[in-house]
Amino acid sequence: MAPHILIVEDEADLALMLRYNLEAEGFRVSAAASGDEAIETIQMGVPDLILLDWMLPGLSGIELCRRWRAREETARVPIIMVTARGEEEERVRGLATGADDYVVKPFSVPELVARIQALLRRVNPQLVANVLKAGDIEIDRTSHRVRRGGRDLHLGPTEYRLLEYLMRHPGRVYSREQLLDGVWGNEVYVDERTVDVHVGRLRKAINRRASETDPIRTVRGAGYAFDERFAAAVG
Amino acid sequence: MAPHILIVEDEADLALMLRYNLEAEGFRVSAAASGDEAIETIQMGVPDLILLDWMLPGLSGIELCRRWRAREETARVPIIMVTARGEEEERVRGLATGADDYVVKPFSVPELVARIQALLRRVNPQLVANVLKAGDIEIDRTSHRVRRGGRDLHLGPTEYRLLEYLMRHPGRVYSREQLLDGVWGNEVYVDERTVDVHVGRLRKAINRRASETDPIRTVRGAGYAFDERFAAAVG
DNA sequence: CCGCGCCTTCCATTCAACCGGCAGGGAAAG
DNA sequence: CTTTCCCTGCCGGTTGAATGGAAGGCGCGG
Repeated sequence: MAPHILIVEDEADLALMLRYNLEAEGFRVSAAASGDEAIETIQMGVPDLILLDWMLPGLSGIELCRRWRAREETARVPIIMVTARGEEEERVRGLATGADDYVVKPFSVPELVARIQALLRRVNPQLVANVLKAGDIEIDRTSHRVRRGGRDLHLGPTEYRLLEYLMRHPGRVYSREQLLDGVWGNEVYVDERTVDVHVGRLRKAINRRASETDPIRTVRGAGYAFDERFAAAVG
Repeated sequence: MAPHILIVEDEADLALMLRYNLEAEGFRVSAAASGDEAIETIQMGVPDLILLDWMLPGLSGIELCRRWRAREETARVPIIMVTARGEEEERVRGLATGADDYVVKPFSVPELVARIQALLRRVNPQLVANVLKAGDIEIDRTSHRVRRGGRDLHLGPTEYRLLEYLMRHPGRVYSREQLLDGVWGNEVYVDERTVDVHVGRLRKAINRRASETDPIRTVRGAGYAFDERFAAAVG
């Protein structure tokens, strides 16, 4: 399951922008426009991380932070505070109160994402693991190694990236165009059929043994997906 | 079927940029360069959302907005107005006239997309939902899977799109012509009877078991609809 | 009862995905 | 510097599924 992020932000524009970008990064996102709303939202389910605006109407960010830290359920949820430039002193008080990190508006989205990943990794490495796993297939992203049933598989660079890309969102169907954008890069000019060829090669490399099921699903007229039921089927 | 957006914009460059970006986001896009053209376009099919430039040659955005709001068919279509900086007073009048949201040029595409998603969700959550559900029938759009009572159904691409299209607006009756436009695409030229055949195939694929009720309602002389009472009847 | 409109079945055609092979390019090895 | 190997992208052909059309039968509504 994708990590769940709660955004506490009263500026609707900013909140919307954040939601959109974080969802594009694969996070699940909830949003609250005030402290009271945030508390209410958290009662419905504790998120994996909280993005907290410091300047809130009503309950302040500091107060929220303190309350969450005091409760058993939420004490370990990482909090990133969002401050406007010039609230530097707030930052000190914030870190003292228990926030784990901070960003200053305006911030870049990639930077924010990087901080989020880092915090999530610190608290729960599983959430942003460097090892993708599904059934008996395992990708180690740091060493660029792929194994199936213990055996090492030999993949070309493109096949590797393709597999990684597909495994990032098991079940999700990608069109050839999306795959070209995501795996090859948006500036390259390559024929869409080439995707077929590489999927074919990837399959040949992965399903070397007769007993092994093909984890890649072809969706006629739509594209390809890594079968989300593969893990359960092979398990 | 993907939500349909109408762009009313006289600056050709901007219109093209919008079309390109929105299509990349998976929307279907029509464009009109003037108010008259927009009215004409809408007669061919009501979009799910309208992006309306405020400064138009001929009929003004305000006037268009007013007319659409007055007509039954278009009264509920969300409208986002596009204003240039410095037309702030226009914005007030626009919201008063019935626009649902506005963006100020220059705007970021992700921001615009986020607003579009939000509006579509407000009007009809089905439009941007990941899973369409009615009774025991379920379509997962990201994984392109269709299930009934837990079992997977095998649909061809056309039947899939047809079912999705019908389920978007349960109860609404579509003529064969509308279905050809919406499911096949407006540029294709196919016999109307062919729709019958595909509805037949869809039915066969969906109602495989004897106990299963047919959710597709034939309206003699008018077309087809996904029965809005189906969900309640099946439970 | 009549006639129009819908449903079904069948068939030819088209189309999308897969396969094997090939040539260019680049990196690594000699 | 040359040779070799591997990766890559593309092409043509094959196969099986999906599609579009036609025809006949049936049922509904008048």
